[in-house]
Amino acid sequence: MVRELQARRATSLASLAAAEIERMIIAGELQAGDRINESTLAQLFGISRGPIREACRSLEKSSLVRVVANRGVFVREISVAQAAEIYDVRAHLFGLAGRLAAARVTRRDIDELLAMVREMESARDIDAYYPLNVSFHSRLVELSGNSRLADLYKSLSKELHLFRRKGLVQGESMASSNREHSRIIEALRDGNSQAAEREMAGHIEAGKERLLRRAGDADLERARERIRRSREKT
Amino acid sequence: MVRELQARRATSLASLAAAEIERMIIAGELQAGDRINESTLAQLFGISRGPIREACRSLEKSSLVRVVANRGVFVREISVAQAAEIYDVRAHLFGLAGRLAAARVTRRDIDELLAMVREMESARDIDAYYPLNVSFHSRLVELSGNSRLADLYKSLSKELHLFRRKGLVQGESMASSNREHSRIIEALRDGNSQAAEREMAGHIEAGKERLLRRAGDADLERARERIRRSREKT
DNA sequence: TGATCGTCAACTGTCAACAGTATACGATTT
DNA sequence: AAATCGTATACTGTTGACAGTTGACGATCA
Repeated sequence: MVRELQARRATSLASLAAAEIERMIIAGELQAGDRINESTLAQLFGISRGPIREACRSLEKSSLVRVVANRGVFVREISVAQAAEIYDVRAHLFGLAGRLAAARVTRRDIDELLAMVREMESARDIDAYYPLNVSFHSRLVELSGNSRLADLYKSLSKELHLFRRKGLVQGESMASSNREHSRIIEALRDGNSQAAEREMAGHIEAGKERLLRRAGDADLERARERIRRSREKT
Repeated sequence: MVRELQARRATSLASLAAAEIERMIIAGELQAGDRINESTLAQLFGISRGPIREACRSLEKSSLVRVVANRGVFVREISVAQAAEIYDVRAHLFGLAGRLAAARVTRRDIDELLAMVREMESARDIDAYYPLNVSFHSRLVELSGNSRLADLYKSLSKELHLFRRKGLVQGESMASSNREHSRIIEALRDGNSQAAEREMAGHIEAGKERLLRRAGDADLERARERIRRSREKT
């Protein structure tokens, strides 16, 4: 009893399950295209299927999984074209956040952002860099003062995490990214809405370009592979 | 049996329930702040609570309801400030749609849009006008070619429907709205991305301004009412 | 009379069993 | 041997029952 009071669930089983499934997807334990078996997961978590179902439907709304009637839920597969669409929307929203934030930021906010960038600059590998980068972006959109905007931006970003596992998103050159971050902070500090909007939208668009370049390279690589194999046949 | 095959559910009970609950909210049969009783609704629809729960969780993701743990789900109450936030995001997204659409529209698309505007111009009352207007906006965002963008825009618009019932959104002057529509089509026809973005974002921002003016008037009215009453007391 | 505490009813959260459906596999036919 | 059909199976969709929580009401006490 005391145990239960202490270990009291702050949240429902459904939300815990949703969080865990989301983690499994982001971490790659569940791969794109995989089917999620309700009963199996229920057994694994030691709960019944109800909360698992609820969790999956919730993840569907954030586009992490696809639900097919009478067939089950599948970890979403996301094409380069779809990712590009998301990038466009995300870039535009990030731009709006910049425009709004430029008119609102305080000296204290700027100092905080600068500290975050310094920390990022000292990050040696991508694994240390990435979470810092996510926090930095979150902070930026929150500074817009528009919570709906911030939520949407974060949701789109999370969706793109699905792509990280393809190795297409990660490894973006940290140096150029950091330069862009500094320019963003400058624009915000100056209260220059136009510049902030341009810099922030451009920052995400640069990410999109990196993705497309890599995807193109990957296509090229696959094409080369096909040619190589067809030659081996003859 | 034959009956069942004929009346075969194209969709799950949950999605049917979600659609019906959404309709009830938009129609005002469920008012903002109302609690949605799962058992009552289940009985009303003649199904069990499971699908109702699923439906409510789904509506939560589109922000039509708020779920409070162990208390139930409530039809969302939306403040003027929140509505203004949504308008800002929506306006910006509509602008992006315009920019993208300007580079893609065909002659046929333009003709279709023109026909829609003509139909709107001939609409006499707001009840005939409103659904046409919704379709027109949908068509516009779809012409962007970015399905994610279109979905987000529609979702935000639906959220603002919650506000219609307050009488703050409806009754926007149809004439000026139609003038703006025509300017949008012109920009698209000319393939002028900049103008299309500006006109389309501006169109929604005008809607926001109308809302704020009305909300201000309503505030003023309430203030006057308070003064009147306090005078009666003395 | 007012405040506090315990009880209660109504509801949500969870579960396990049942019903229905889509796929896979093997039997049957040509 | 190939194609088709039927059957089996493993899953999802749905249900009704149970457990746990919350807010309200009334009893108790200062």
